[in-house]
Amino acid sequence: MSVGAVRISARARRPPPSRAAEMRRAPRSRPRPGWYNDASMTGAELREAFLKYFERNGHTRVPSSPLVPVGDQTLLFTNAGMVQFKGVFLGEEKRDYVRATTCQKCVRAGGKHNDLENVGRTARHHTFFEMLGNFSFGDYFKADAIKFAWEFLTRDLGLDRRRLKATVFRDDDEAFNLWKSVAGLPEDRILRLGEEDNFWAMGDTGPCGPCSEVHFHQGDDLPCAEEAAGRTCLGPACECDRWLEIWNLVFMQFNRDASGKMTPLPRPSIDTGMGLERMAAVMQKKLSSYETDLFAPLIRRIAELSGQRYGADAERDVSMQVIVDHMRATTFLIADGVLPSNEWRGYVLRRIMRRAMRHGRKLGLTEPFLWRGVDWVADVMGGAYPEIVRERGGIVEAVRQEEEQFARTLDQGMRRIEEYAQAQGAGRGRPVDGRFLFTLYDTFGFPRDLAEEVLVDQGWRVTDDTNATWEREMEAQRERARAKTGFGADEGAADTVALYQQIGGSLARPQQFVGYETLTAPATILGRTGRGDIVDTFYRGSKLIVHRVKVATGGFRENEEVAVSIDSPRRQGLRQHHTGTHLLHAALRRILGTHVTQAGSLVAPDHLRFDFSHGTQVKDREIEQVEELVNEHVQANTPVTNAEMDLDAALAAGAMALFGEKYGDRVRVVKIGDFSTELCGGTHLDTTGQIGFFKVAEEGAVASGVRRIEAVAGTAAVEAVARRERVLREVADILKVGAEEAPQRLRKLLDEQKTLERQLAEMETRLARGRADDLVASARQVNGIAVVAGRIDGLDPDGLRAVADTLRDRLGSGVVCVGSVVDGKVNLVAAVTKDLVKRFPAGKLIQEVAQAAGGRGGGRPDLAQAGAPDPGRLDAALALVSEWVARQP
RNA sequence: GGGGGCGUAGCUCAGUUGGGAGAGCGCGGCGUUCGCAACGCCGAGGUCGAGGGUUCGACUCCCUUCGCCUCCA
Repeated sequence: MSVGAVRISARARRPPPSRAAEMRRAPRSRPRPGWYNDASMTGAELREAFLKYFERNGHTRVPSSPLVPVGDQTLLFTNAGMVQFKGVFLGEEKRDYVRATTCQKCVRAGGKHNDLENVGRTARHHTFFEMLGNFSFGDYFKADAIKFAWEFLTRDLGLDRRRLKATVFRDDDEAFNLWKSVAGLPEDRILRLGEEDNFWAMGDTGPCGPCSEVHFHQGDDLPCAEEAAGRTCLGPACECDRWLEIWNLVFMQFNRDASGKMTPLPRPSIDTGMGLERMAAVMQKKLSSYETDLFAPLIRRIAELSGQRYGADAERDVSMQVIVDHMRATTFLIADGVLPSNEWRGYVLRRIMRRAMRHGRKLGLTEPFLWRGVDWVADVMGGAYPEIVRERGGIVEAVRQEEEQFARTLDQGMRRIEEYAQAQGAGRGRPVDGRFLFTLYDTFGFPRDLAEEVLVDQGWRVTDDTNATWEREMEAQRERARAKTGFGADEGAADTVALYQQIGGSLARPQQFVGYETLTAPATILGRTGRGDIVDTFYRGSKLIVHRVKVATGGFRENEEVAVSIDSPRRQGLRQHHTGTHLLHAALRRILGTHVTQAGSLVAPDHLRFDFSHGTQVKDREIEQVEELVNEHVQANTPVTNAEMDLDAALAAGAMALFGEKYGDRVRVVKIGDFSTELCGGTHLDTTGQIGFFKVAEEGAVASGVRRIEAVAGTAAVEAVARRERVLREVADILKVGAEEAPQRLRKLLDEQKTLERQLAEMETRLARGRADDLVASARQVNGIAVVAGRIDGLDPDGLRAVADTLRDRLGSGVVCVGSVVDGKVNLVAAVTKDLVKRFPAGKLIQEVAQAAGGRGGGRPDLAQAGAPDPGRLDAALALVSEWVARQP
């Protein structure tokens, strides 16, 4: 089940527009009188008006959840207001309110509906946007949802009701009639649409239901593709800009099972969404959200920076729009802990950033510029989202790094293009090889459009063949990735979760959590998971707490009371490493910076593993500082306290919300003095002193931008250090010095070894010269060719080569072959002077000689070497040299 | 998670049928010059990322591993 298919906007699910439609520029605004009665409203005012309205109507204002839904691996980013309530809608999670209203930060990019290429080209597609929503969890239903929507639009915002139309699902007479009675809309202003547009589902199975949209009339003077094609405009159902969808009300009414059968939900719910940017445009009489106060200040500054004028050129306008949209997404994503990388969320962010940089170049911005946008965005949005102001410095740094990296990538790519053009010869009108373009993109990350631009400038052509090859390669790449991912999901884990849900679902009433300290569990339900050998595991994916037990004696049945005891040594280890994890997390943020956020965590009885976002390798010195800081807090023996409180209060107190949305309204806050405050449901020590000792064991990379630290606490830490001590002592023993002097001693030994090796090589050369003298004297003339064949035992191949070299020089013209026996093996080297290499190639000679000694060899015509296993046959083999020379023509 | 690529001197990088580890810049010395820029000559500087395997012989081929770049999901 995936929330990735969540649809608030019907438009978003339609196939992407054609190439021609993409190129269509956003319509420019001119004064549009008579849209509504009241004066304009800023984005911030609109946001507040919406939340206030629903608060007045009994809704609880819930803060936006982070853009990264940590509890949900199936979803790339939070892409709708309902994401943080998914568990509530599914009945897995309870909150102490039944009506909620939010302004949710959302990102839509990558994933199923990939409209990234559209962003910036249309008036209202954004990668980052804010979604206003009101929610009912089994409380009010269609009638009130419609009443609220209508009242807010026409009374609070003062929209002219004659400009509004509603759409409902084909069969939804109930909604149709409500729009008539509650809103007083005449029948001809209520459209019935099909499943494609007005039916919503979370996935193939699960909650689903019809929805209803409100559309706003922007004016029939706007262009319409249908009308241009001689047909009539479809109104709200049309793709054109005349009617703008401003609100989508989802009526969660049914539960669909695997067979497709829909049964009514006992307590139907409401989920609505209104795009803030879109609505702000309406309120400010603009046709494009880029002209609202949410974007205009950004546009103005990018125009200023690039020396361009917004509105002067359609393509440049697109570039500016792309840049400011992506600046917002970049700023918010990094603030929520996403860093540009080569996988998952980080990769989507990287693509967004690089697309912005690419468009920057089109505006003539060749120096890094994107980082400046962080401050611009903070100026506009910082009031509503303090995190982007708080993290400002770190965000700027991350953006700069990525910009510099991309500059390097572009430089390298440019060199490759130069080489390609050089190798292919200047290409007047020649087609570009699609494979080259693809390799450039796939392996070296060079954008295709930029590559084409450069090549076309040099006279190349991009043909259908180029495109076809590109598509073929790209499809093959996709296929490879898909094929392997099929089984990638952790099916075992999914089964376990399903089992737990089944158990949880059969609970008649919520069980009381009595704390970690009790020895008899109040369990009335026990499930068998196949392996019952793991004790005491806390399942944190929902409110459900699971005790896994090992059956010591007898057996058990449902509804039976059992005595359960805690495995205390294991429990103690878990506590030490869990509290240690909190200290480590806090220390890392203190030493490395607040950009450090948890990306994964494992607490085991004997060690802990902590993954976190951080751009570069953690230096040894930094590790030491982190260890020191953690151990300082261990020695301080600070009490570890926990308290249940409201989420708001916890966040206000500065608690780190890692999976806040899973904890609902009441959360458990674990506090270690003033040092660490985290939302956490796990088991902890009473005081930090019980950790005893904390030691980092390992630091490494998980992915670019994500580091991993493995550490140990308590007894495990002492053992780890002892093991390391043993190694050090052994090294010191071998070196026959104290441990302190070991490194110095070792360095000295290695230095000495180096000089000795050098001296040895020198000696060998000198020795070789001496032997060479003797051997020169033994030279024989074979058919007028000077031939030297000799033996110098104890020389390695390098020494032999030196001898052969010297001999060749001495002879001036001739053939040399020398051999030696060392370590019971034979080495042979043959050398031939340049004037004779044609007739007497050294490679040929050495092959024959080596063969005679039972070995093999080869080399170049002027120098060759060989080895052989049989020293007894060396002399006979050397005798072959003269013979071989005599045999050559 | 999968595919492609990279790792060689302080820096930027060459290095194919497997057979003497190189260039440019930088650094040191000497020379030309009143001096500087420039030029000439000489020189130092390398666990070829690490570990294992194949081979007479591995920077080169194979496997493992670490780090980085990149595309796809």
